[in-house]
Amino acid sequence: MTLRLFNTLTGQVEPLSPAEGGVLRMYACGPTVYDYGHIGNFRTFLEVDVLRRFLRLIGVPVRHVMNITDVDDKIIRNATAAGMAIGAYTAKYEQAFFEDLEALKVERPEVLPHATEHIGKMVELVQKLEAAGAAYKTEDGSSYFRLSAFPGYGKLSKKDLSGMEDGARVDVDEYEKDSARDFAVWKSAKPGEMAWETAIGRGRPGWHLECSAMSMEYLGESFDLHAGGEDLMFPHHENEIAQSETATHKPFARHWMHVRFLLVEGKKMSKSEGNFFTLRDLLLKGYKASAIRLALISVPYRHQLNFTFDGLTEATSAINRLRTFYERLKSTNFAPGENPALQEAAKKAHAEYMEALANDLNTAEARAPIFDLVRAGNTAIDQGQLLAGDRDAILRVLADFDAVFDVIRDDDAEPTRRALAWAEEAGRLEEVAPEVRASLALTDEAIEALVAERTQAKKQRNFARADAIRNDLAAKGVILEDSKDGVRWKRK
RNA sequence: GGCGCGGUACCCAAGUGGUAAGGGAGAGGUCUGCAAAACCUUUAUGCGCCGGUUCGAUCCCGGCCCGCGCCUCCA
Repeated sequence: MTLRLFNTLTGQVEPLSPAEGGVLRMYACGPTVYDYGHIGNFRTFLEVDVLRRFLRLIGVPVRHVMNITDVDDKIIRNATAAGMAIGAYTAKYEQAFFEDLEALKVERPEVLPHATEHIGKMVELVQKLEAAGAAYKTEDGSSYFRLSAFPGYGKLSKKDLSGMEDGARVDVDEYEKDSARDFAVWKSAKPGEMAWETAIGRGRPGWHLECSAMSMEYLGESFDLHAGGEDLMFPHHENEIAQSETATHKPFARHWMHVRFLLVEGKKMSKSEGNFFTLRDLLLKGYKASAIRLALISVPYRHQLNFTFDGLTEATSAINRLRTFYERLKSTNFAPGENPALQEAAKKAHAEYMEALANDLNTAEARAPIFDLVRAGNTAIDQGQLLAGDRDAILRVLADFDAVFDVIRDDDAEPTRRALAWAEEAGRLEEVAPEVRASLALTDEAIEALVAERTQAKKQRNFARADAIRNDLAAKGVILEDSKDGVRWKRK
């Protein structure tokens, strides 16, 4: 099976496969670690995660590189404001970033290079560009890429800059540039700023340079796929292409994937709108990491996603449905054998699921056959028609579903617990939803004990006591379900 | 202004030139000590509006209305 993925460069859905060596080499723009990540950031990383997981599912090995940008203007500004050393500041937010990715079950890329550890490589690139006459130095020691040196400029974002007037408005800072659109590949350091002493002077790399340098370092001068948020298409990716292809005379990335921005409650997320949320904000409100993950990936990456609290609640219900079914399959004893109708249903669901994802990662479409199979399975169990061989077949389908979606396996307690500990440390405990605290205060053992006590009470037909226990647990976010095979409980 | 995306049931959201997936929510029912879960039935003669092409359009073309994104080192 081959993944057909929209390619921004060509505007077409095209097969994506490794150009050489059997390993798919991909680069995804990573975070600038200057603050806690928000859900918009995570949508992009989550969609790239869906991509790499699906590739693995269809047997395509991936070498995935994601940069950590640990030097830039915002970092310098924020670290200074916080009175922290740059390194300590970025380390803090980098660690937070990885904790958040783990909470959302985003897999780690194979290579995670830091911008500050590749200054030498970037300096080389600048020298190459300068030698080729594609970059020029200004009086203050900065170096700019000359756009006119790259005729293909605009091919990714479909911009035609040829008709644009230069210099209509030029920042004072940039008066030395030959053309207003020329961009910095090297910035000379102002006094007191973070800077490196290098062969091309004292300064720091331009924003776009790190991605060119590090992608080529770990993937080669040409590679298979480059991904990122839609805002990066221009100018960031366009500039990467310009400087990379000018330096190497080779095509940079063959395939480009851009993830659309999300809206929050119908509006662009912004702090001033009051609809700006970090992952931690949502965990403290009591939403589960799995629900956040599912809500963020259920709308295909090329569509605008309207992220809402209703949507999170809905995702929570959908996950409960899947988990309840999964547990039912696992905990029920089935007679040996196979039911041809169910075997067929499992096969069909799997085929449709895979095909939907192969079709430009259509996650919304991919969900449907899985839920169809859940219904068919539940119905068969109710009617005593599901056999052990069917259970195994369905579990295999669910495993492939979770290989990409990863929401059935319940690892939700830990991220919430960690967010709570973080809130305590950060003095934000008052933001924590009461039921979150109540639920986490109850250990599994305590719940089991109460469940056992209730079962005893029921045996003695002491329903008042049994119901009291159930209600008490419910108030603490624990749901009980009686079944023929015993009592199941779960945290809401 | 330039480039682009979208308007499908109460909400979210797929989709196809031949008659509307899935999830959530609601209503009724089965089961249950009661719940929960599960299952069954039910909720778009209809897919923004108006034309056109076609045997036939939600899906193709044109126009219009509405919403949104990018064009600013915001993923």
